[in-house]
Amino acid sequence: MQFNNKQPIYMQIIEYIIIDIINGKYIDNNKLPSVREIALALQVNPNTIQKAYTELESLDIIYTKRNSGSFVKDDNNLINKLKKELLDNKTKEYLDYMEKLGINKEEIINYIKEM
Amino acid sequence: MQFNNKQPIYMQIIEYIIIDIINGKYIDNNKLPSVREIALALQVNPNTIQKAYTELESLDIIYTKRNSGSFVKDDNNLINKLKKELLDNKTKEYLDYMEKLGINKEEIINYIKEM
Amino acid sequence: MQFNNKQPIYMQIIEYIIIDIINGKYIDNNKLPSVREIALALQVNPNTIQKAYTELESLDIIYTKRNSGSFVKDDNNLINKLKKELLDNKTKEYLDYMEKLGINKEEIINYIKEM
Amino acid sequence: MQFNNKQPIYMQIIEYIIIDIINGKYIDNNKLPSVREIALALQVNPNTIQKAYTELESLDIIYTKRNSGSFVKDDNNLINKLKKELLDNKTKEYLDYMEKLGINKEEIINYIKEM
DNA sequence: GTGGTCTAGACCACC
DNA sequence: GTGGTCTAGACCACG
Repeated sequence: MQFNNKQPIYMQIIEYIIIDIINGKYIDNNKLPSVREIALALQVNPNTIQKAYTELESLDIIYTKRNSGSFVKDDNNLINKLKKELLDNKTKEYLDYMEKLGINKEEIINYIKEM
Repeated sequence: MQFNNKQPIYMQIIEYIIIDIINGKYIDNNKLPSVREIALALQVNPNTIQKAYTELESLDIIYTKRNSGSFVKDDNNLINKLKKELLDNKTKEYLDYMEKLGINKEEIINYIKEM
Repeated sequence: MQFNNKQPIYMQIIEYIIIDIINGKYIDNNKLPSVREIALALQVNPNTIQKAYTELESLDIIYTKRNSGSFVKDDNNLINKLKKELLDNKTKEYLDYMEKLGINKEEIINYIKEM
Repeated sequence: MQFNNKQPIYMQIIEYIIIDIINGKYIDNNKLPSVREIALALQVNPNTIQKAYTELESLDIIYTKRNSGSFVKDDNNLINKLKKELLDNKTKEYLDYMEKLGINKEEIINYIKEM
């Protein structure tokens, strides 16, 4: 995985994990890789992963069972909720920006179609 | 103006000025406010504004005349160029993200239409 | 039973058992459930229950007869002692905290009455 | 300041700061000591303070101005809100525990009066 | 082996 | 000088 410098690594990892969750990567038993495992895989310090996990826990997306690992919340709608939330936020953000540029919805749609 | 903590203030100011340029705010004589003026208005350290101006200069968007202030470049296509560039970048970024979420172009367009 | 993450599970189990003792749950023949039994009931690793029992033993609250199980100590005053101890500790802790908040005894009493 | 081993240091620092806020210690300009300053004063690693500050920020009690320090939220009722919240929580927790011990409100009030 | 905490020390952008 | 991030490495309780 490549990290950019514009965002802290732990933030990029958070996004990365959320997208994995949405794409059903941990759907088996909901278990996420251990802190150390993922740290090794991504070649970052375990503390950085820890921070990402802690953040994901406070976002109510995963939970941690003491000494047995971290798990995706067992909420059937979680994936849909996350997806909807991201879709909403990112689209809103995008449209707001376009509005500031004085570009209206029709123009945007045409532009997207052409891409 | 509200600044968020996730991006350096000077970057946020650059965006803010570019948008003002696109929206024709400085179209009269192309003159931008002085560093002090804008620093006072935005309640920001003058150094921060200075940095934004310097950056804008190196982006070839404004230029500075000694003892008389800073001006938007007198380039007829500048506004269009800037607009196109932002439109391109933001749209690409947005579509890339949607793709990662597994949302295709059709769905996006429908979603935008409905908003 | 729900466990929180802020305290070791075995500590939570100790409290849980002590409260059961105080409430006379094991008053018949003083016999506690077997380690396996309780482990199954609480969905916890037997080692964890074992640790709780060991701790309770060293607190002189229960004792273990080889090959026949664990029993609450046959001390008439035990329940009262335990109750008194918990009452004292918890109350002291509570009042100390309130003092730090600048809330005096009168205010506390009024507040409790109103609840 | 003395730390106990039953709770992480950063948690104890959080409590400590909240109590200081309630007691009006930072009432002048709302400014908290810098991370390094407090780390030196309490003889702990700056990262530990950082963690406490980050947590307090996500609890919406303080906010951070980039490169100029951390401040108590400028909310007139904050102190009262915090005080009320702690009073409520701690009292509820205390009474719940007493109930589990089979001690009723009257008994508690008498006990508190006598202390 | 697991997560949680802490230290020490470093570097950075920012103001 | 400020907060923010990251690394490296360590120790711990827990299960």
